[in-house]
Amino acid sequence: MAGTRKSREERRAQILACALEVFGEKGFHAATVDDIAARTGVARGTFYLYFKDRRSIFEALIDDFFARLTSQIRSIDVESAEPPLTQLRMNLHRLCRLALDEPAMMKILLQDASGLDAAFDTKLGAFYKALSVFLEESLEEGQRIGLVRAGDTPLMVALGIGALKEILLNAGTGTLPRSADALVEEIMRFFEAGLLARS
Amino acid sequence: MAGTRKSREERRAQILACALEVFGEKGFHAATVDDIAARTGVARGTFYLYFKDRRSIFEALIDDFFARLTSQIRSIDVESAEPPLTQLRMNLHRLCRLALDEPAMMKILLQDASGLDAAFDTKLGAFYKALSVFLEESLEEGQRIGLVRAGDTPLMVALGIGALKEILLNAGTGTLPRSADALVEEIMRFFEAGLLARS
Amino acid sequence: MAGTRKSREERRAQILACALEVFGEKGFHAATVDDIAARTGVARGTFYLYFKDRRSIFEALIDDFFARLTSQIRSIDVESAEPPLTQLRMNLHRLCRLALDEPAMMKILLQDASGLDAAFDTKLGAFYKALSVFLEESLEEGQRIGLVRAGDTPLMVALGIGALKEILLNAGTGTLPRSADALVEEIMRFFEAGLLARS
Amino acid sequence: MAGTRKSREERRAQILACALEVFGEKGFHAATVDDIAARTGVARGTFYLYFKDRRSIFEALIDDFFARLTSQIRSIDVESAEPPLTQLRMNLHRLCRLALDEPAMMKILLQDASGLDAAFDTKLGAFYKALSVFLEESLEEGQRIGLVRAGDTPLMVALGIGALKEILLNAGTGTLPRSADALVEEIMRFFEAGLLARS
DNA sequence: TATGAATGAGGTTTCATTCAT
DNA sequence: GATGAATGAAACCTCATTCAT
Repeated sequence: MAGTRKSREERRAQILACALEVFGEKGFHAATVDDIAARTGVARGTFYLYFKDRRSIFEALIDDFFARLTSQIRSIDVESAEPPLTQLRMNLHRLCRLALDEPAMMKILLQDASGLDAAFDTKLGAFYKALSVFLEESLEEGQRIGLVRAGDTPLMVALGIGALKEILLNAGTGTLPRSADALVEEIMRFFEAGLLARS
Repeated sequence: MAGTRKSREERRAQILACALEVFGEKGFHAATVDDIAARTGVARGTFYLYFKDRRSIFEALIDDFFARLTSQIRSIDVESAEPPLTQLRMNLHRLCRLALDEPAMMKILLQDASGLDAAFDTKLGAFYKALSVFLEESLEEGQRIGLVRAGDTPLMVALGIGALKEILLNAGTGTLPRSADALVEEIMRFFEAGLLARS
Repeated sequence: MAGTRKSREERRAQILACALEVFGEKGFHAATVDDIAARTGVARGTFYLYFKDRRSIFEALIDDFFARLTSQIRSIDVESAEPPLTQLRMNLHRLCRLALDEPAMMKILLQDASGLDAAFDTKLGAFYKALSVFLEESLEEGQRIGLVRAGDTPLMVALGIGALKEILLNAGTGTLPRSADALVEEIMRFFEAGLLARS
Repeated sequence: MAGTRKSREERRAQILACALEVFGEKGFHAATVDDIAARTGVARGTFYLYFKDRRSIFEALIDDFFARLTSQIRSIDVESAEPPLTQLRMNLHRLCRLALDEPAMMKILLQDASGLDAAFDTKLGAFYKALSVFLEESLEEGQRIGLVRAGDTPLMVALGIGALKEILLNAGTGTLPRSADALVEEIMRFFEAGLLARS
């Protein structure tokens, strides 16, 4: 019934959008192909015309979001006209915008994508590893030029990533500010001064 | 393995311990009742003599760990002989010890326990909510007595919790220090001074 | 491939030819309508403009080949100018030619056509039954005129048919001769003298 | 319901027996796991306690029968007290007995086992190849010692195998004799003298 | 208490066939 | 005629849970 003949691309996008909703609501494991098909208003078989299997639509969502997410991060160029802190602030701003725009995807990426699958874990693990290494090197560089305080860089990176992940995951939720600007300001203050008052 | 008559409590504990291993290795979804029974060296049916269902053993693990975890956190008493920062430091120390002692449980709690089940999510959500509220109030109190810098407390709490969760999750992993002391030192520095050098 | 407007008959023949290839390569069960359409270079729907269903194209192939096969067999006329053995030899020759020309069809007929379908089995069974009866009568006639040795005719027919089927199925394969003449010579020798040396 | 608790081996044997019936009646492709389970009087899931999948029970049947079949064939020892022809006759006798005892298995092996699966085809192909090579060598040896007439051995082997297969497949069917002795006699006559009268 | 055979609901996936364009 | 998107029946297989022994 529902069907109403769509172009291939339209239908694919429609299924992806519905899958995003369903995964967001139920998580990967609880979301069945049936749920996705029903939400889309197509028959079960139709799903398989567009995606090889359940895992693959999840992967498609993640991969796409991942790409958009990483595209928001620009390497900080110490020689640029913009001061490094401004560059950092802009990176954070873009990430917060994304988190506010697509909370469902952010939740899927940050909460569901872990522990699904050996292949997936490898992929995610590789990303975090690469990110960590990159950030550690950045911190070390920052320490050298006096921008970053001294300390155990791997641990500092983990702390920073953890703090950021929590914000990205909960952006727009609960009592957190709804504006990217506000989020960025507070994150920057956290990075600049921690939580405690100057003693 | 099996055999060796056990008291009910011993047997239950034995199954719990094996389940912890299995959940830690495969995650909740991939871990079957069979895996747990086999690891314990008992028959499938025996499992059900000790636990109502698969969910309930997971819940038992989480609940128990949860209790132990929260028991490590002592409310900070401003009037105590110990300075508040020392009290905070001791809290962190106990948490890091726990994370280093039981990485599997920490992983299960922090990674797998989310999105399993409406009931579970509610329970976890309530905990985080309560924790957040408590921490927010603590921060506000801290701000009042000049111990905590000014700022959006919900956001500050989220940043702090995120940073801490990341450490607890990865404690003893990768390039992070293996000692609770080292972890605590760096976390405290992070809370005290952020990441950046004093400008 | 596709395009090039064809007359109905041409298109039908084209699909049949491709189906033959596909069935030959994958067998009836593994060959999907999609495989056939793709090989032909037409859309799936087009297939159904020419054939009622998947079974029917298989049946069309078999029926057609069957007709060609049986048309190669001429009843042996004892009164003809040609000696009966020559007539037999010519029958065999035509069959071997067919097998060498169309190994795929022969494989399909001899290997795949069995056990597909009650209807099909009935049809094939009827053919074999009729063939057997006919051959039994021929053998009996041959026995009467002293051309065929004494023996249990149904069994002798089965032995002969089996031997022949194996050759027709494997003609041009493995280490068997590639020429119809060679095949016929050896088959005739087998019929005339068995395998063993005159004791 | 049905279940009635069996020992593992009993139940396995029971399922195998029912599967044999079902495969014999419907062929591999048409036979569903449900058919087999229903025939056995157990639930679908029970089937999977005993066999990994549908293919594997088929393979188990074939492998077992295959082993029994090949165990009936004894290499012909020219130096033995028994004359070679007697040894051949005894081989044939054992095969015919098997075919009369287990017509369903014979049908499955000879008709269904072909074209199921790449792996299966390989296995069967290897068997036939080995058998052919062995028989060709035997024939050549026979030719050397004057027991077998001259001729193209691969072709002679194919003819002989084909004739035998047809008998084994149809033993006890139609108008063929029901006794192994009668079958063997006629097969031997065929091998010794072909079908035609001495000209 | 312990066992492990049995169950069957629930999910996945394939593909012959239909039908709107 | 031709297309290919859509359908849904039909099989497969897994595993949490029950229950007879």
